[in-house]
Amino acid sequence: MIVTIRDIAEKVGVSVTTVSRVLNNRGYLSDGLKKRVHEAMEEMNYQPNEVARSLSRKKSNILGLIIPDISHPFFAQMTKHMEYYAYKHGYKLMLCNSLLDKKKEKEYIDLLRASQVDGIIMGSHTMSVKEYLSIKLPLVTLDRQISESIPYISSDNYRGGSLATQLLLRKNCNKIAYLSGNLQLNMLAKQRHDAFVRQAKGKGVEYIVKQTDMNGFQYKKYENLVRELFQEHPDIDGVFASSDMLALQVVRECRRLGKSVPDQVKVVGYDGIQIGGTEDLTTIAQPIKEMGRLAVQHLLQQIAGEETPLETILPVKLLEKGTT
Amino acid sequence: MIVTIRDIAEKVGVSVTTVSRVLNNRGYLSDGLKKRVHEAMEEMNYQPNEVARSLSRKKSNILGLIIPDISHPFFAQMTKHMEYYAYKHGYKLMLCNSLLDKKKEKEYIDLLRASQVDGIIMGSHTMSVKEYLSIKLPLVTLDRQISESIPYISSDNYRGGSLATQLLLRKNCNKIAYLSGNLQLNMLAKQRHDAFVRQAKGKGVEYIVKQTDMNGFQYKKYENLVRELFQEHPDIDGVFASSDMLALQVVRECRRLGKSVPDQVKVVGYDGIQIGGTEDLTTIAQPIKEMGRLAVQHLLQQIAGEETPLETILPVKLLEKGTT
DNA sequence: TTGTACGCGTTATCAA
DNA sequence: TTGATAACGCGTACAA
Repeated sequence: MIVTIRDIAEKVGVSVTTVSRVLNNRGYLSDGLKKRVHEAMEEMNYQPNEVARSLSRKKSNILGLIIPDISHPFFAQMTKHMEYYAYKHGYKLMLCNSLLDKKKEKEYIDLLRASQVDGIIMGSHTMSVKEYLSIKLPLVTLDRQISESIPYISSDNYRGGSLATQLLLRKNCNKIAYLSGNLQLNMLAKQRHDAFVRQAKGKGVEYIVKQTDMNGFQYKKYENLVRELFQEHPDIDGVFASSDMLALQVVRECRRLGKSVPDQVKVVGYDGIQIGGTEDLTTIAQPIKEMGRLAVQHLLQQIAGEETPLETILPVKLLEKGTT
Repeated sequence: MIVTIRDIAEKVGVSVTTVSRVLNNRGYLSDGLKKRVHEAMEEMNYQPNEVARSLSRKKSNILGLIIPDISHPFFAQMTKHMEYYAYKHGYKLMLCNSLLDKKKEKEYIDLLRASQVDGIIMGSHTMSVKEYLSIKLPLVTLDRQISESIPYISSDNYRGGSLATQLLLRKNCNKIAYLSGNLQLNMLAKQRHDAFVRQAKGKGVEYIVKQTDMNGFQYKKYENLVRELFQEHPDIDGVFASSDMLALQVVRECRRLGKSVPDQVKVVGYDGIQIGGTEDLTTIAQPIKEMGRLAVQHLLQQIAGEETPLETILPVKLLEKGTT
């Protein structure tokens, strides 16, 4: 039933070593032999067993990817690119949604280790620094600086926050708000907030900061958050939302309230996700593709025992569209 | 460095068999022994090697998931639910984006087989029926009926098409259009088209059918498609789009052209994805969560050697919102 | 250039 | 109740 290297060896009349050599293209082999072995494989429909290989080589060619939620467009888009680069380099991706549940995240880490993955990309960060340090596996984190020893990939959050806020100020907004979703999603995102406050204070303009609680992201909560904002501060004329998803809710609420965007209220989002409805949204675009690519690349470098930069901070870009 | 079952055995002073038994909770074991073994595992920080287990048991507890593109919200959301149910039942998910590339899809199937996955969920269908039949692995397909032997999960496309079209007609549209993205994405989706045509013909109303080519989905193409539609038929007053992403483009184009929705043009989408911008979209909602759940369930049943229904067609629901 | 024999970490089949 | 020992399928020293 199952064709193994041994069956091929018998059929061709050589040893398993030779077959293995052909398979891995190692050592000296006569061309005739190579051909005969390949033919036999073809004929018997042989497929190498990666599990056996992994066990023997102590290398699985699998990467673990832990993110909060694949259904969030930001992660979905980055995951797409990570899968692309992983595949290109002969690696498979094991998808793990933590749902920002500490227990699940921990279980997945153990599971990934037990599965002998060669490395992990951590996009979810609910645990303590100490716990991450104890993972002892090649690791790359997204948007969180855990320690001096774990490389991370992020984009320039502070600059993003500045650009967004400056734009609102330049457009003569008088009362601006910073709206933030879950902070655990992206620990470095706090810098966007800091930049916002600093810019607002610098200009002496009135500003408000508002954020949801920590428990995952449900769009319903976004809706409520936005609704509250305008109830409490009907005179707001500029909003900087820390994600495009949130910004879309702002635009929607304005439409509902009959406030015209951008005339009465200007809206800037964050992320630069490409998805229905964001085409006309002014936003701070993160280089999602490049972040995904580098996350994989730096992980593979670690796996190969090479040096990788500890800190990778990519530039963001202001995309001015119709909401400002 | 690496702690194995053998180390534990030595430490406790029993055989590896016994340790394995404790690990799998099989056979008769004195409580004292169980405890001692567990303590030793704890102490030495032992973690079972799933790769070795897979090899020995001939079971990996990994499911392969092949979809066109995780960055498409429909697949991202369904994947979220599939991961949830897989995890719940002790299975991991290997994520594969085919990008609707026939070669990549085929390579991934081989790769998954080589990786000894226990089963595959196929949401991408670029190959021939014969090729799918030759996979010889537990299989479930999404939205494509491949043969009498491969179970599939879908929702009631024909009814969805009817509901959408009937709604447009009921709202007194006089010239309606059916807009469809890539058909390879969803082979059964043709039924939506059939239903549309039938309803339109039945009412004797003027109708147009328009679709993009087969090469993946780029939102830019959606945009062009929609633009063309309104250029060629400026008098259209009702659009049934075969996906929400497409429908959002229609709404956007209407806004751009100064046509009010729903007054001048009514728009119905398809899928029921939950994402910024779709909250106000009238759509035919597929039971995405349930589809994901059943895909996993039926796959696990096959893996367990149980019978599963060949055909699973779930009901759709018309959600009337602001665009009609 | 090719083969023998052992190891990878675990489970399963016997036997004790 | 417990223990030897042979698989699982492949890679690789070492030998020839």
